[in-house]
Amino acid sequence: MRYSQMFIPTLKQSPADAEVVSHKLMVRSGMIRQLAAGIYSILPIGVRVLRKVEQIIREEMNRIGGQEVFLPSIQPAELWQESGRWDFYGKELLRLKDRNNREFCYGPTHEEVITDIVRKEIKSYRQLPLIVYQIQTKFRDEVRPRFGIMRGREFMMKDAYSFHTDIASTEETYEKMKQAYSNIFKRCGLDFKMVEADSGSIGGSHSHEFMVLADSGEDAIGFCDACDYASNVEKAAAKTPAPVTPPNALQKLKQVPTPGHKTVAEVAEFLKIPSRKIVKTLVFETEQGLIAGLVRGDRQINPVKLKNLIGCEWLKPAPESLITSQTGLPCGFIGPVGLDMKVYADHEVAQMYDFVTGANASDSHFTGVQTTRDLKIEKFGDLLRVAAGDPCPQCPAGTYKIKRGIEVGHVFILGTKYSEEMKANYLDADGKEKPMVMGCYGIGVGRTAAAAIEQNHDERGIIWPPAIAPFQVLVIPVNYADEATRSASDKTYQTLLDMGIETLLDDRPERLGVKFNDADLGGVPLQIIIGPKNLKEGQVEVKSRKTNASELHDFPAVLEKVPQILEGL
RNA sequence: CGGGAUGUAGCGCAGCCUGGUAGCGCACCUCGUUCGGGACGAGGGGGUCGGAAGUUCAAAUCUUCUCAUCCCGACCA
Repeated sequence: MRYSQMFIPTLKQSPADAEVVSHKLMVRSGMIRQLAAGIYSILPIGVRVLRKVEQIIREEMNRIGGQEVFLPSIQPAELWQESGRWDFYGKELLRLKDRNNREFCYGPTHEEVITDIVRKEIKSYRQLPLIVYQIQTKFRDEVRPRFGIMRGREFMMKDAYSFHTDIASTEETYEKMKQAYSNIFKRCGLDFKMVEADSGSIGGSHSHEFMVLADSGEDAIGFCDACDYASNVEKAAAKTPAPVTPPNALQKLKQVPTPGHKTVAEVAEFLKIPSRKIVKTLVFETEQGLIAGLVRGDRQINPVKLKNLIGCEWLKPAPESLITSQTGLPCGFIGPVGLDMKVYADHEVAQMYDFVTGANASDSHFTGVQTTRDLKIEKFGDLLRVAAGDPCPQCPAGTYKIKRGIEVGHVFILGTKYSEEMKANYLDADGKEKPMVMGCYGIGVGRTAAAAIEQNHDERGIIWPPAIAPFQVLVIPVNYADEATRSASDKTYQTLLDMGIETLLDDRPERLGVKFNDADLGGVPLQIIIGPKNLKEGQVEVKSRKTNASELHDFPAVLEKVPQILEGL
């Protein structure tokens, strides 16, 4: 393409509302423009990049037997009512009505639609397994869209769905998917980690996320510094604590005054004890009513683990007003001794003795509390939010490191959750009807591009990994009005195009500085700078955007070497 | 949904406190000079100041309501 004919509205200044680099650079380099909160128009350069990512995804999906489909974005409510998600999905689901007042939603994901097709068309075990995928825009009415295209409400996503006769076959595909995902993100030039993940509200037995490491990431991931264990912090397992033998003479339960001292830190200081001798009681609201979770005083509770331990639908920290109105207990002094609600405790609590808890009375705590003697625990489990330095659950010597990551991909084994709800059954070899076993596998296309920028940029702009760059080569004539420069530039442009290399020719009558700055902002990996001075010596300048290293090469001989140079980037 | 902030030209902002009918930088157009890392000079176009109502002789400025956007939190395949 000729730059003068392309629509690339670049900006010198970042828009005031852009927070993260990828957002700023995408706007500045003319890839995207915002239309409404979390809704973006994708301009030509942006489209080129997204298509690159999509194409890589397609190739890897096809390679493992995936077949592309294109599904409706507007979906009837009945389908969602059938799966039970019409009510469960909440306000994030954008609902609409047609002229006949029938209810629809704009699809935030397509499990229902694809399951509907498959249940109608697939009847026999002979037709399974089946892997289909789609790359389309979806819409989730996020409470708080942010970071540009990284967390938009409307977003481009690849979703794959697989259908199987049994779990073994599903797991086989799951493994292939993990491999395909690794290939995809590797090809996109990303530094990523595959981590264990909580399957969240989509349900299912197990799940992995693909995380691009970046400080701007919204998720925390924990990984071992010695072995290959890596997990979203939501899920990251704590090492089971070693059994502790308590002394023979245990303290007696005793109520002590702790006026005005509510937090663990305050109580620890006031009673002159370490915070690890305190048990924290946290009250949560669930659909089953209020429940309490216990962890050691110096620990943080992980609500996701608590939710999974209880097996409830949802769970959130109970507001103080609710606790007081329902139980009459003073916040800050709540403790598990004689507490009138279900109490769940972390494994570590089981190993504690002579500890301190709230006394369920204003301005006082209990000391000398013993788990087995004084507490009635519904269930013990791992409830910890792991922290850097905690021991690895998988290997003997390693410890946790914590980093932030951008979730670009997520794979799930769904099991029969949807197939049972929606009666997606098949007949097995014995003629018996069985529910299909399913998996689903998502990649955020726009987010992948954004993540690539988060990882590949400098103060001047984007540095595209060649595989997803909008163009491979940018030809920059120093002065396009100069006859010799012009013909050499045109020749370069045409020759590279003929070689099948995506090339952009900056034929604008701009000053060189302007072109250089736009070039660095836009991040095309290879720049070929052609000007009268070097041309007189029969040379042109070839410069890498990434390393900023530039070399003079003989012209036109260098053109043949361009593919090779690109390889080496 | 709670807390905070901001809406003035395409972008970034000043003006608002103390009412008098809108300004700066960049971008854009014209001419000239310049031309290997965001040039300079001269001239020019573009805004019913987010919207509505109110106060006032007079509102970008004061009051009320409303809408939008952003940030923090809660939430989130």
